[in-house]
Amino acid sequence: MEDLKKTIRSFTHVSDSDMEFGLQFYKNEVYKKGSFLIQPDQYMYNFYFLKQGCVSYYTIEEGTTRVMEFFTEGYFFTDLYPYIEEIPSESYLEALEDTIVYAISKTDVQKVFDYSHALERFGRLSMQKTFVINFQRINQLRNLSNQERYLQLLEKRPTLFQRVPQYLIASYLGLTPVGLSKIRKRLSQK
Amino acid sequence: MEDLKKTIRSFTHVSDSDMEFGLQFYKNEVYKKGSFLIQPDQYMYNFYFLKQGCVSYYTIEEGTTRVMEFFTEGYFFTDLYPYIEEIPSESYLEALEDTIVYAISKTDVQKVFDYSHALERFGRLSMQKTFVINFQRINQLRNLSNQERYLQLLEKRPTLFQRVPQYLIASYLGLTPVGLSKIRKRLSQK
DNA sequence: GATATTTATTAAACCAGTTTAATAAGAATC
DNA sequence: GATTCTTATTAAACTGGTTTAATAAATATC
Repeated sequence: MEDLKKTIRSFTHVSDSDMEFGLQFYKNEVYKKGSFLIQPDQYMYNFYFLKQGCVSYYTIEEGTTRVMEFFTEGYFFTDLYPYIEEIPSESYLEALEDTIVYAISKTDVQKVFDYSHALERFGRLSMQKTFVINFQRINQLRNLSNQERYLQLLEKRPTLFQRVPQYLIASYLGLTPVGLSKIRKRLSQK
Repeated sequence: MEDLKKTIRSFTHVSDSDMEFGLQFYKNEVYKKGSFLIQPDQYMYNFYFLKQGCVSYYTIEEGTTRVMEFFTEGYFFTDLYPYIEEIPSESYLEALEDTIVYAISKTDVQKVFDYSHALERFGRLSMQKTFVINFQRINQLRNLSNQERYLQLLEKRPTLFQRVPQYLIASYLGLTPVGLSKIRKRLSQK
């Protein structure tokens, strides 16, 4: 779990003993391509760190798949709202590739934060970081054209386009496969 | 500062002595309507709790005002990214009404979190809450039509429409004043 | 209370997306 | 290797916004 340790320490200093205490609760989980970490009506008990693979986080509303996020190596994630509120999920977390995650249960997270102030600080800072990322995403959604958002994704997460089918990327960008195809055509004509 | 105390305790238990330690750093600040808590190129040293009034958080890009958020009574806010990274702001925080905030400096926040594990927990949980709110907003932006988002805002923050001019609400919803006017007309014809 | 300024609506032309449907290309399966 | 299923592109008609400009209504100022 060196990668997890490293990622945690990129946020704040954590002593070896605190780190050891925290890491003992993480369990290795393997998901085959096409299998689900969660589906609607299930409860989300875990917080995850993605070690290897790719997970899409989406809902299906009125028959339409809406991709909210693609999680790849180094991401912390869960289905946060159901996780916090302890209510059934309305979403899917599906492995788009064979995927390895480190999972820690909510009760164990609580134990860790009670035990270690430094790790609670890590919790706050990582939450803060995702807050900033989300906020930038909101502004991007409102200020940029679809074409600009496509180009930005291409620049920031280029490997995604090799790993994920285009219609899911279209969904992530908030448009239809037809719409994305048009944008790509328009760009290639320049 | 009873309202601030109450809001903090709505997140997690905080002992009287920790609370007292934390609150001593908050300063009362008053902003006249039309004045700024921050403008581009300034640094953001404070974290705020809005006691009374209304503050709009916006950028001006290529001559166009883009409202990112309206903060009203009970909101915690700052210009988070410049605050974290200690870089100059690119945004405005403008009092749309005479406004009272409680302000705490970043260095004092650090002192408080170092002193009190419980208050750091509050910090994490409040960050987590805004994370959830932002996430819901992202999904709203992507899944709902402009008309639906207008109706939702009308339902969730009805008083905003009495406090804030319509063209700023249009901007917040990501459309032009003309566009919002059309939506309103369409709705009134039913 | 008349005048100037700001804010909201309406109209017309335009455009970037949508939906539906057909086609083409690629990948998986027998 | 032929067939089936999945994914991506293209076309055509449509739609909900945009921009620009004119007008109307509301608000502030002298």
